[in-house]
Amino acid sequence: MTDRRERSIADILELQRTLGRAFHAAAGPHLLLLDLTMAQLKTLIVLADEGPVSIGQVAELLRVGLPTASHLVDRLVRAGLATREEDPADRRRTLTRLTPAGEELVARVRQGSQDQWRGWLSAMSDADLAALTQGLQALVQAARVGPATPELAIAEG
Amino acid sequence: MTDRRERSIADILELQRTLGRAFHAAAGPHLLLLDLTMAQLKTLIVLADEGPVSIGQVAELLRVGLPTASHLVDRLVRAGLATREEDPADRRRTLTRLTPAGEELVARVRQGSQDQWRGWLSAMSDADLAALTQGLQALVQAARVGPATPELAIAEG
DNA sequence: CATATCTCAGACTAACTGAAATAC
DNA sequence: CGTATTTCAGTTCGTCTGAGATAT
Repeated sequence: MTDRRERSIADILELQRTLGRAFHAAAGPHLLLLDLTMAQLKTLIVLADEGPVSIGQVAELLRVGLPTASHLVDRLVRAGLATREEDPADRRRTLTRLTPAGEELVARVRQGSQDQWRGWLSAMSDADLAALTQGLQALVQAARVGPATPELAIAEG
Repeated sequence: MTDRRERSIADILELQRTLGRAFHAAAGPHLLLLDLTMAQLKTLIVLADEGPVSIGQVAELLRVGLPTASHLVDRLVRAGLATREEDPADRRRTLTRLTPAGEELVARVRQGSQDQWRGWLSAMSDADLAALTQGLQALVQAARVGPATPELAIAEG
């Protein structure tokens, strides 16, 4: 790797830290207003990242017992952040997934509101917008390849 | 605003959502392993965003009583995430600030690990790196100028 | 009968408050 | 004396578990 690339990468890491603080000028208040317990937030995160899951999977991912997992999901359902539905393949199972409200809440806690971003982007020049698009597309591609990709381990059969 | 710009912005918002999910492939596990209560995490966030603050300020920002604020800071200090020091200007006051461990924890919860980012960036071409740098610099500038503040109520109890 | 989930009863802990104590 | 913080006593609520009920 050239010095030039290393400097570029260091620059971006610095930009990323700066952006992180800026995000949180937006996302921080959201987190502070959030009226969920940590166990409920973790459940929300699991549902957001693992898609529709059974109670047993929630219990395993959070490392808690079945009754606790059932209870935590129940609280999210009551809050309108998740829904329960029968697993059509095995009607003993209950599949839980986030509602749109739940999805949006996770997105806001993670990255701040979309309106906030839209405001920032609107202030940018056409050239900067184009550059950001190119750079982010490449970054997304790199992020897609880099981490382990369960989508590629196909269960075809 | 032209259609072209609007489409660009919509593209970036979509990229941002995708990136958010990718970040969380890195940051999510950190959050799930986090052994703090929500009140403690909120206190950590306040300390990260507002710099060294007095107990009274913590109480005001979190909208809790003085004893509660004192107690929450105490738990972070015991966890090695924050320190207390006398305010040299008024020795009745206690100023609390994050330790390096506390700063790093907040950074990880917010954006995932720096190593993760470095790996992604290393996989990008020179041209994409340059574009990302330009785009992020402009975004940081826009975020610095216009920190609009959305006001939204969230969730249940 | 085995499995998946839910209900119930109870233990434990953190959050929070007001009142009083301490330090400046 | 007034202000900032801590300590104390006590209430409330969420988490978590094991045992048992219910449904597939």
